[in-house]
Amino acid sequence: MTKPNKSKLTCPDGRISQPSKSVGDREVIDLGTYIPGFLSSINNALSRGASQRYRAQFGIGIVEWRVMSMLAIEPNIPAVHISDAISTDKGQVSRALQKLCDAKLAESKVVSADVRKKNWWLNDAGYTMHERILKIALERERQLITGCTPEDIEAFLRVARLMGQNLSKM
Amino acid sequence: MTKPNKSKLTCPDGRISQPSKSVGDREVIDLGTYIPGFLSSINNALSRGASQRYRAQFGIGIVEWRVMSMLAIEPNIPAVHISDAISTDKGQVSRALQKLCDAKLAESKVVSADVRKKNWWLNDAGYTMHERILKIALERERQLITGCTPEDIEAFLRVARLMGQNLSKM
DNA sequence: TAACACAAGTTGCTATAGCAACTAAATTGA
DNA sequence: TCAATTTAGTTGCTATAGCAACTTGTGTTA
Repeated sequence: MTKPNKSKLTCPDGRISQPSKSVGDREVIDLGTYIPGFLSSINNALSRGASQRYRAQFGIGIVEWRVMSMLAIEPNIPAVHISDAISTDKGQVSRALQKLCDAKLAESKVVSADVRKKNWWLNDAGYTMHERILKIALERERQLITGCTPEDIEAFLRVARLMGQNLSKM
Repeated sequence: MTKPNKSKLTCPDGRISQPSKSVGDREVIDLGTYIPGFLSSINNALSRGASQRYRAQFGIGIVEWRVMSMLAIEPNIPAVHISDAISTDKGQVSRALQKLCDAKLAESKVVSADVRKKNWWLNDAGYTMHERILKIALERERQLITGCTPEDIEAFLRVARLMGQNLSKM
């Protein structure tokens, strides 16, 4: 550590595992405790595996899956709500909805005099695929957390929720 | 929940917060407890913010920063070690090293009769930039976990490490 | 009513992530 | 010895992520 007089339990920011260490007299990242590094490698490995599997088995990518999962959570919603709910760019949502529509998995209808405003939902084929991918997605999540205690998972979720709030202020 | 007879404390996989819920008689993702969704949105927001900031302030992207941080952790290493250590594709590392070299931040030298084998390190300009970005990176990490208890952070790290191991088996 | 701001959605462009094919050099082994 | 395999690194291509400009329609207001 660069900062002096820092005991494991009384470091100024309250953390126990510090995200940096020393190499010679230089402060450097400690890859074993630096959270952004973990988040990146875990998320990338997870997304990559899911995307490959869904694409090979169902012909849609992970973006389309996320949009599809939101259409199942809240049927008959406009694109902008999907974008907000799954934290995805509205451009990506627009392209994904078009693909789902082309693949005859989702449908939409103009819901007001304003022809831009359309609500979207899954048709029967869409729900069938949703059910199949959901099984895989939940099984993958179960494998991901295998070996963790329920208490640690709860703590993980608390931290994740707080991170989401903190990020919206950064 | 679709599966019946599942109490909050005795669900078969040991989890307390379940990653799915019901809409009508269909099982759907519960965005409030589904971990891959959290990982994706948190990591994307974090990486995006870091990348924009480093690019605007220092002229390098997040890939070059990750490579640079590894060169500070372990100076005088070949590209393949960087790729392994930071879980990044060797192609990306190759391109990032070329950029750092072009920007006069890193240097390399052939270390054996095999001219392919080169070791890389940061020069003075590289270390100066590393020090400046590291300050920002650590401050961003501190902001990210503001409000979390040290115990929850430790639990988060335990879960993250286990996830890394589990992913290597998926 | 004309000018302006706003909102939904589309499209183009760049950055990040990563697979696969490739070059070139070293190693293995029949 | 020389073909096959392995290793380090480069390059091309696609998928994901997201910003920004744009279109189109709505609402607001000077």
